[in-house]
Amino acid sequence: MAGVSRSTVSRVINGAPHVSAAARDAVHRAIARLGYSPNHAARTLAGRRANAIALVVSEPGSRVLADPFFAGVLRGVHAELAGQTQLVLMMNPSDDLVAYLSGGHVDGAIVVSLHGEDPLPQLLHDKGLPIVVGGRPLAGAVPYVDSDNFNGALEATRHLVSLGRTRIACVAGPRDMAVGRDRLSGWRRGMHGLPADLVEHADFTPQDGAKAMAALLDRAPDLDAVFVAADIMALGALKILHERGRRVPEDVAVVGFDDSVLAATAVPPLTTVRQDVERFGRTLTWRLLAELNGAEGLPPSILLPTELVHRDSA
Amino acid sequence: MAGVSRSTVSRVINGAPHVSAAARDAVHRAIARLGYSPNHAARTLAGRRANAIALVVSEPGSRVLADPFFAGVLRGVHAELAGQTQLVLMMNPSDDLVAYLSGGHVDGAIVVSLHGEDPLPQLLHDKGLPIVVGGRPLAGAVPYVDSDNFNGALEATRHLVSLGRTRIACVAGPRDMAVGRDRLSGWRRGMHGLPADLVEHADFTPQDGAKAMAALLDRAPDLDAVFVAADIMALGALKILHERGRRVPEDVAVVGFDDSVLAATAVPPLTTVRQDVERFGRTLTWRLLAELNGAEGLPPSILLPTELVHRDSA
DNA sequence: CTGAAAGCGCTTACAG
DNA sequence: CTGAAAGCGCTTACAG
Repeated sequence: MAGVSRSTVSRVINGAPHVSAAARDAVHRAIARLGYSPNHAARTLAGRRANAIALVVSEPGSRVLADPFFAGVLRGVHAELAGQTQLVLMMNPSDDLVAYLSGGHVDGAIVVSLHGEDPLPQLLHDKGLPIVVGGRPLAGAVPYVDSDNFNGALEATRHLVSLGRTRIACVAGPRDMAVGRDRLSGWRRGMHGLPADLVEHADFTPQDGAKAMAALLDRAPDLDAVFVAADIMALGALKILHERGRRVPEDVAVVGFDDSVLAATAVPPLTTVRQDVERFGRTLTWRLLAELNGAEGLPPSILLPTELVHRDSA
Repeated sequence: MAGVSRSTVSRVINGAPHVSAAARDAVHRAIARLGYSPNHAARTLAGRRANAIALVVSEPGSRVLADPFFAGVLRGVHAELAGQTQLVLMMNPSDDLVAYLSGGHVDGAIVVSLHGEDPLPQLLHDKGLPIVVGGRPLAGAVPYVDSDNFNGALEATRHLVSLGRTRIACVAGPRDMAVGRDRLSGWRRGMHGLPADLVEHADFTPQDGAKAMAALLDRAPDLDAVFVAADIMALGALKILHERGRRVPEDVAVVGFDDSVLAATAVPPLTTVRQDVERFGRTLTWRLLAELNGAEGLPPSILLPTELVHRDSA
């Protein structure tokens, strides 16, 4: 229909050089009139790229999916992809996964929600598959993107100290994730001088946050502040504080983390640490695509800034 | 390596009949020794199936993604797929979308979060692409799966009536979605006899829920109960009730909808209507795959039961 | 029961 | 700047 060969159409579609403006226009017109869109399987088979990247959610129960954090990241990933590349979702890390991923079905992978010293990212990396991990992995030397959890937690804790609080507790995240460890480290650093003994670990759920808060109150009825390493856990903590008759912030000041959609409507509205989760997803994807496009000198890791948001709870 | 032709290998891999046991064994042995796995793109190109389905999120801002509902559905979809079929995520409904989807790149599509009288599902259906819509579409005659929103809301409202409440308000969902309309209809039905004038529409966010609750209290300071058509809005409503000195449930009884992870940790814990979102996703996928596999006499629509969960707020 | 051959719809050297 | 031709790795009639 454009009056040119298949080769020329291919060049136009792939933005290759050495195509006359006339040919280019004719092809574009024909594409528009035909509503043509290239066959994905054929491109993949003929070319050497799969034109797809995998988003691997490395969590047995896929619990992350219920997390607004993941939703925001997904939105960012998709936005950055801009329709150029397919996004294939993989949620059940299995034995076949490594074979599948390194079998040329995808050009690269974003791996999120890694627990413990999961060997998966290093394994994929060793097989030559470009990957980027969302959240600092505890094992392996692979590229990653993460929020600056340490400094966010540090700032949150310093804020509590600046309020004159002295018995400051911490509801920390899981021990087997960097996000848990780094926010805890930030709290410890912010406590300099004050006794940093009031720590309870919890999973990122309201239920676990409640349990941890209850344990802390049992251990130290005189605590006057708490840094909770995730808003979703802070909801549970607020509930326990309310049940036990502690006024927030008068008796106990509370700072969360994430600035999730829940923070502003908590009772009282939650002072928290904002991280831009959509930007997280965009950065993850940008880093991977840059590598796929052969960019040189890319940073091995990227830390995204966080920011304290002042509301009523502290 | 197996000493047979490509054709025979293909037959063995695809479980076709008319292959001798000897040939079959030889092929299996060779596959194991070589660690062979078929090339997805080649299969797709040669066969007539794409071995992939699309999950289309038809929402301009992709706000749904932040919703635990969507997360649960996604989990269900993935579970039901069981690794057999690729899941391709599409989030920016554009002009190209119809061309892409009906261009043979996917075997079928699941469409969720439809607003208003979106012509998309009917368009795809007319082009011959098997599709299933998540949540009753307001326009078009296409297969869908939905929660039984009407009966869930009905039961919630009857519960409030059975408590002796007489001034029962409703924070309804968006007017342009069936989920908003059906829950409102259920409330109206449950109010039989009582004046059903206290309605405010809101988007599924805590902020909007708060705004609607405030408006209702302004209109009817004497209201003694409220059915809020989503837990995420109920959080905002609870906040306003608390700010205005209304005790829950003593002064105002509250029932939500969804039984999201937030309901149990709300203050007070929220009585709500449970819908099994993972099952929602599984059913959606089952229905689509059944059609792809040529099942006959499939139900055009499937309604999933809901259930009232009693907690403290009503 | 089995194999030779065509073909799925592209990309990519290669030759002009 | 452009086109003819080979080939990506499978499936599927077709013929034996």
